[in-house]
Amino acid sequence: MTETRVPTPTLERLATYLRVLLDAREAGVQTLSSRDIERLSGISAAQFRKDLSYFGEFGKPGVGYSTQQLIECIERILRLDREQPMLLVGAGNLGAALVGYPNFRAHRFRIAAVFDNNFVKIGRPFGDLIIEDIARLKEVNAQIGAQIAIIAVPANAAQEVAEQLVDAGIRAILNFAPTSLKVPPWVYVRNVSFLQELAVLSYHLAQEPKHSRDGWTGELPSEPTRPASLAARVKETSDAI
Amino acid sequence: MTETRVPTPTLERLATYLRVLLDAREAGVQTLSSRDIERLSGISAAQFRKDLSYFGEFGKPGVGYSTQQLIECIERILRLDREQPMLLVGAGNLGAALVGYPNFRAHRFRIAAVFDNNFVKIGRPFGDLIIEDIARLKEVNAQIGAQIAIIAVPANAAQEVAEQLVDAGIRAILNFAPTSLKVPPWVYVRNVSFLQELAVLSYHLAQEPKHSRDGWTGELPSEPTRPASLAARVKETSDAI
DNA sequence: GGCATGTTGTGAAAAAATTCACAGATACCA
DNA sequence: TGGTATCTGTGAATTTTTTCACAACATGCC
Ligand SMILES: NC(=O)c1ccc[n+]([C@@H]2O[C@H](COP(=O)([O-])OP(=O)(O)OC[C@H]3O[C@@H](n4cnc5c(N)ncnc54)[C@H](O)[C@@H]3O)[C@@H](O)[C@H]2O)c1
Ligand SMILES: NC(=O)c1ccc[n+]([C@@H]2O[C@H](COP(=O)([O-])OP(=O)(O)OC[C@H]3O[C@@H](n4cnc5c(N)ncnc54)[C@H](O)[C@@H]3O)[C@@H](O)[C@H]2O)c1
Repeated sequence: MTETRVPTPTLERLATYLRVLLDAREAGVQTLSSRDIERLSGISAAQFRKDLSYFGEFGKPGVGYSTQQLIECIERILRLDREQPMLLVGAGNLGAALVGYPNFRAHRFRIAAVFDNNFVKIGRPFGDLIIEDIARLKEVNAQIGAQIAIIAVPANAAQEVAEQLVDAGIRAILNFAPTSLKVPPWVYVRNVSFLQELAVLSYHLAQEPKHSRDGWTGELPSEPTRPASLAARVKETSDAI
Repeated sequence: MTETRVPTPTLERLATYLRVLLDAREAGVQTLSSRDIERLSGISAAQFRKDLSYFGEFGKPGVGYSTQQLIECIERILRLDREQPMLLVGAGNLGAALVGYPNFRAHRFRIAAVFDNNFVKIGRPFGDLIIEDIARLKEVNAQIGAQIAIIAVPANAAQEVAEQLVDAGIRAILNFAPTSLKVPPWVYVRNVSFLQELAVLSYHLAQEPKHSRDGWTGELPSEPTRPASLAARVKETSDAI
């Protein structure tokens, strides 16, 4: 393991590799090569190997990677090897989808408490939880000890909520509100913006269709007509988990 | 306007600039400098100017940018200057949040139809819409003419749905399912993965807190102690819309 | 063992993205 | 009018990220 900082794109891809590996394990696959990963994830084999090289050596030349072993390594790197309680703020439409999202558990994330400031909602059930008063945030988290929080309140309330979260000891925030949060340097924030994603899609509609429909068979060419073309295309569809 | 391809990060930031500009217009601000944008968005002034330079010249030296004018330009670039119907597939938890999301309208996106394959759900109301049978996808979109679709079905159904969407004439897909879609080259896909975001947050919890708590006042220094520090920190919180 | 095949890990090269730094434009003021 | 302050747009420098390409290793087969 080197001393170099790990690029953020690498961290993002790690989560994708993990998804692919979990699927493979489910399917009973014991071993995968970097080219298998490329086929399954759309991320190039070289990229995969380089990404892993930031953390150590996990494969065997001539063989590939042990599915089980690599899963364990990536989970350790990403800190997914332990139960992680999270706080959710905002018991609205989006919050409802989030508390009902079963996939969190597969990575040992767990929404441990939900907060709102609407008196009508406080005390009501929300998924498996009871909606708590946002005023009790610090108090409740003293019990839970969550370090991660999700902000799902309207944009104009997000900054205030962020400050309360920081005060309650939160060190990482997933922000769904369309606003740029100002937080102290020890708090890490990631923003999710559906509108941003849609805007990028929209832009591409405006562009000349670089690719014609000719020759599309539904198959990805194993012997690409133009090597760069496959890489470029697949790249765009590759960073899900 | 040059012939260069526009970097994807630039497109993503454009949406953030637009949000900031809309807020400013709302507040009655007529003119903004690139440093104002930096303060409001967390994206550096130089980055902002460079980003715009891919599309032309929009500012006046010594003055800044006309809020109204720049909004119009960015909307045109991002193709947000017209009504855009979208198809939503998957009338589940996430779909419910999406149909109820009012902010889409601010950028002239509109969910024009919702599809599901669950007989119990088909025909029921869903937001302002009635859930349609996925089998009628092509037929319905012949009327609507949507080019953008949102996939909110379980991962194991996503590829099949993507193919149906392509067949129905969709050219851009926002995919919430945790899987890598294979689509023809003329279709542009963006993936949104909450788990990926959480994984990156989780990784950062594991890291040494580079920053100590000393000196944090809750105020962003207007006359930064160390200019680079502010930029670096704010950067992490900067790409919402 | 010797050889063919397949795969990793990684420096080096290339490409992409960001930041710098400054010429030149604009406004304002006395 | 000239002087000062402010701000844009952009080539160039720098930094970051991706891709290439190959030595070194593993396996299986004869
Ligand atoms: N609904 C979506 O699909 C969607 C998509 C992308 C982004 N978002 C964003 O997510 C956020 C939430 O969206 P939503 O659709 O769930 O909104 P919503 O109005 O349904 O829910 C917001 C909830 O936050 C609560 N709230 C408001 N101020 C609060 C405060 N200070 N403290 C605690 N709780 C507070 C409200 O009482 C409400 O229950 C918004 O910022 C929205 O822009 C939503
Ligand atoms: N709920 C969340 O907060 C959340 C967060 C991130 C990602 N996701 C992802 O979004 C997707 C949907 O999540 P959800 O929570 O809404 O799930 P859900 O089970 O509540 O809803 C899925 C819907 O898709 C429908 N469906 C299944 N197969 C279909 C098909 N072939 N054609 C048309 N419709 C079909 C189902 O009938 C159901 O109504 C999943 O892939 C999930 O992983 C959800």
